Amino acid sequence: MPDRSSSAANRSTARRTPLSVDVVPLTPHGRQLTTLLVRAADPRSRQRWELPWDAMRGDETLDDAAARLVRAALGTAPGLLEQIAAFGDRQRHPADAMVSVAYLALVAEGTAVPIGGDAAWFPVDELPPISPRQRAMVDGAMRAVRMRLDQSPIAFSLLPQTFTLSQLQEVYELLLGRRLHKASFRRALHASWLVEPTDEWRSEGRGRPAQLFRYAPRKRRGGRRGVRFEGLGVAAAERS
Amino acid sequence: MPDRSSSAANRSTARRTPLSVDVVPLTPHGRQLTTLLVRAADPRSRQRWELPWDAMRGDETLDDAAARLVRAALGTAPGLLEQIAAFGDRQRHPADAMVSVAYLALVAEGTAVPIGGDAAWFPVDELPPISPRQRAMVDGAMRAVRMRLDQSPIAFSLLPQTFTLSQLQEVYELLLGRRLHKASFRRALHASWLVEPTDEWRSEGRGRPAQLFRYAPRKRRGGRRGVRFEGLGVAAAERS
DNA sequence: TGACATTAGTCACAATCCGTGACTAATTCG
DNA sequence: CGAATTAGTCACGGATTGTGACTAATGTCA
Repeated sequence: MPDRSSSAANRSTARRTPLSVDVVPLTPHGRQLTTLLVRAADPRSRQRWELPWDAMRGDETLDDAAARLVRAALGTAPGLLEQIAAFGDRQRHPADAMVSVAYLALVAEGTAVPIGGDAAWFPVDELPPISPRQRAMVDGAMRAVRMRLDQSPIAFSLLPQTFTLSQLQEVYELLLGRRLHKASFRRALHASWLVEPTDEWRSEGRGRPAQLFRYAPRKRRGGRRGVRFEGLGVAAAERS
Repeated sequence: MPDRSSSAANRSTARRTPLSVDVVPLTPHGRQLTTLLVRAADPRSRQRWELPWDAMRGDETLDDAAARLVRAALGTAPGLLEQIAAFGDRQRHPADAMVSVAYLALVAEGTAVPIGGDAAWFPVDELPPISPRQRAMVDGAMRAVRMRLDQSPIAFSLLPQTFTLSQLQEVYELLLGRRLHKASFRRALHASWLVEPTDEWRSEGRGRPAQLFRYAPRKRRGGRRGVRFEGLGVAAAERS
């Protein structure tokens, strides 16, 4: 979020920021995906929640600004920081910016603890009222996460260095919004050479201890497959 | 491209545009994908090529500005117009814009004919020198096209209303950069309910005439499949 | 006119992939 | 100890898919 010195001052002098950079931090929290909201820096609306945002400074790049915002809000570097899109419609935004560039920041569960009561994690489907443009950013972030799930090692950015396969499966189920079959999941995972076992085991309360794995992608051989048209077209009614 | 009245004037008065909107128009041209470049509007560098771009005007949205640019450059509406990303590093850009928002415009082959010698289609892998940021936009457009190929009906935007299945397959081969097997391609296509046959046939010179199809996605039923890890990880050396 | 080249379109087989239920293994709790 | 709980594996059958060979319809050219 904008720290007190710069952009908040700009706003209070009624200068409209032409361009803002906004971050959507995401982390799993139990069985829900949550995003970080902070109290508005503007003293006139301190009871409102908003995504961390600020104007660009000096000769910063967009990526620089996004990284700075995450550092300021979380105190730590994210597992993955990626641009989502630029939002340039007329929806309201805390900065009244003409254009806002949104970033997605993925953080492992439990790594980042917001300091004090000025920030809190909210489940993405139970957000308090925020500005329409930032609301669209959260939706866009969710869409981006789902679309890139099989192109980018997103799931591993939401987990600690080492994890159990059940944890990994839970993250996939969280992001996809549906249950997966254990045997299929593991068969596909082993075929992909994405993880390697460590020699540690974790006993998580009751039940058999689980082996810990780490993300370690290896070269995979195998011919390219044909075209998949499955993502196109109109999906029929989902069966429960 | 910026028409003479507005942005060129801005630039000649040495005002740095903070934000530009740039378009990457793509169309197949024979066996190659081509992009449209125009002569620089700036009278001091009229021999340079650039992607169509301009600053935002009045209370235009980003999408408005992109649509206006395409209309000005092609004289027609594109089959698909989609934002790629915002470019905000320090690479040089014709406008010296701090941030440039790039759009992808897909046009059916042969639809749009640039008027006069101020615009021309260039194969994307044989571009003349253009500014580094616009060069990155073209690369980004290609990546975006390939990534969204199975999420968005991109291939159909590059074809006329009706087309033969061989034409469709050629577009897929062009975008994927590899050959596909005819029987597999058609089997998958029929299973996806994306196209429907018309009662027209086209005889394209020699060989058996081909039936014409149109894009007409239908509701598809079928349970969701498991997770695919194939897009992740490091691909082994391609075999020729 | 009739072989041949060329492009469209289909078929069927084998190999692989994948959903699924049932199974074994290792631990905690009472 | 036995029930409950979680981890991990196996194997069957059906679905998917790579592939080569086939038929069909046209133009070309001797």
